[in-house]
Amino acid sequence: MDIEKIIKGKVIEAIDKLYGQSIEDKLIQIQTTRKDFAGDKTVVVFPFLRISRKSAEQTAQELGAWLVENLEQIADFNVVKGFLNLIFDNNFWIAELNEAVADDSWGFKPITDQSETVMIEYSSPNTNKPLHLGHIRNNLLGYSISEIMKANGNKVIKTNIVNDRGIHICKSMLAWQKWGKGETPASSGKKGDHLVGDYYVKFDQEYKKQIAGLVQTGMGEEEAKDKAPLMNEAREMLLKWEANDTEVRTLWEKMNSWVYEGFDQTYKALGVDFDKIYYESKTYTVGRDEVLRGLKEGAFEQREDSSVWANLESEGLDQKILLRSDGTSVYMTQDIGTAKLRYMDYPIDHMIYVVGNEQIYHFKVLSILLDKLGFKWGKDLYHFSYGMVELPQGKMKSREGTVVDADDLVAGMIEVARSVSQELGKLDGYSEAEKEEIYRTVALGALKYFILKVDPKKTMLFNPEESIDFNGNTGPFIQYTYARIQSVLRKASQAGIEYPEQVSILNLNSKESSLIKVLSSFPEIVKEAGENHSPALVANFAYDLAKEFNQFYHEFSIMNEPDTQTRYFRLLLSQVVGKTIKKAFSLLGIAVPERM
RNA sequence: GGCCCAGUAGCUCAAUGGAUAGAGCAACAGCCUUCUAAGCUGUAGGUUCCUGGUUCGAGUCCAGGCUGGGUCACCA
Repeated sequence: MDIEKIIKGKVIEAIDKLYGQSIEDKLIQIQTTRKDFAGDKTVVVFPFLRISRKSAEQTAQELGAWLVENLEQIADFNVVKGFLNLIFDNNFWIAELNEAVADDSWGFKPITDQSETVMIEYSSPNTNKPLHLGHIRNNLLGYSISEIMKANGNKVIKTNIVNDRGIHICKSMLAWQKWGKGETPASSGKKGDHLVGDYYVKFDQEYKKQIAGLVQTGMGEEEAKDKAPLMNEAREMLLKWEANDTEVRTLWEKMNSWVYEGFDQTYKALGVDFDKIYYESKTYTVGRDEVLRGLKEGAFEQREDSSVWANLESEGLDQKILLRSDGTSVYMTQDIGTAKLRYMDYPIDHMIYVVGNEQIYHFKVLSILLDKLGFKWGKDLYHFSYGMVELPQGKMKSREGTVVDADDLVAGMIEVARSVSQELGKLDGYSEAEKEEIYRTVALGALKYFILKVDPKKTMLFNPEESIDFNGNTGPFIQYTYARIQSVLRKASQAGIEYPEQVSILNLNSKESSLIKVLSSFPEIVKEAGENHSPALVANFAYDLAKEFNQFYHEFSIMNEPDTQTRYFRLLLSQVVGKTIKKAFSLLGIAVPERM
């Protein structure tokens, strides 16, 4: 039941009856009444003053009186300036609660044959280094927005594009050949992605030594960077790779497979997954073909050195290279190829790229290029850009060793969850396996919530010490609320209290109705989160609900409530709050523990 | 320099053009015979970067400025 719609209709009727004029639908503003005022929904009357030709207060009074008379759900009203606060009948809130109990889908749109297909690309790692904190924000946002889009009735295909080719991979391979002595993940005990990443670092160290050596002989720095033997070897290797050299390809496949095993572990730990993975090694040639087609059709131009360019000056942008003078692909070319393959593979209605905001320009260009190439979906691809994650000491820089590694971070969070739990003696009496499970759930809840509660668009600060805080506006606080609700329900069941699935009591106190008020806004929040691509809305809703419930929980007894009807009501209310927290958290990819 | 984004309590973050700008952390003062104290209650903390404009109403929209970040590669 959409109460706002009903009120709107009645307001139109009221204006007609009271002032003899019809009014446009969009002039009527209805909002949830702010917490510090009495009331449930508020009608803003300022837009009606021109019609009523009376003061704001008087107009609101007349309108309020009419609505109480003519709308059964409204019990009372009050007026503050131009704001008409409507107070709902208790039965309305009871009905809302009963509806929420009965409806497991929460009124979300079901996925049908007519649903739109949305492909969401996220993660997009390079195979030469392990995932870090920036990837974590990407992965969590990508996964969460996928779940939110699904809840809004879309068919979602989660996809990942792995950058598995290029000079950077050759650097790792070369270093492994030179200094690896046959080391493997099994022999070294390292995770595959970390092992390969270490050789990437090794290459860089040795490369820098060579540059320094050349500079000492009097060579300029730029020239030294270009002439260093290691760099030449890496380039040669890339050429061999492109020429399908068996030895290079075999090594490449071996090392990449190590990396994928490592990534899989990290993805699993984070709880994210994909329906389809693309590899740039398989898409870049498609991109090259598309660019050549565009060249033939006159969309692009070729220069004397035979490089291919797109001139975007008429769009207010500059010129963009698409194929190098040696005919090889650049980043943009690969994205064109990947896009084409995807649209051949799936009936995609919308494409969402979850990629950092430093690439806004790139996706603006990609959109125009796809459009120029005649792809009808090029124009409205959506770049879901998110802000960078900074540390208290500033930006993460791999060269300065300030990068926060994803695996280390998760392991560290679990450690803290363990020691805090032990200190509080929370889990005494549970088995080791159960304890470990809860530590993990809590640790990941803390990490995920900390990142997802922030507006994705904004640059955010990640303070490791604060992120592992379990008090206040945090994941564990909300999980804790859920666990307590489960505890109450368990106790009730043990005591043999069987409450009905529908309740009816006549009087609600203000905390109870305000709790239902927060609850019933959930579907609207999810819809908005989908439209604005913002898991943060869902996260902050979950916190509001949990906070509201905690206050309620402390103020009122549930198990010891003498009045049976009221006890049934409170048990049912607790159950629905628990269900809603669980559902909200599942949209964020966060698990809830039954006890903690 | 051109373009893009941000600036809100000491710190981290909220606030579909609406009312007295809200939470958490940190600080201070309380609450464990009572359904889980990873909790609850209270105190203190603000010229929403500045200057104008739009209107019944601006943290939010517009213009200009200040500060910070991003981007403008034959890197990805």
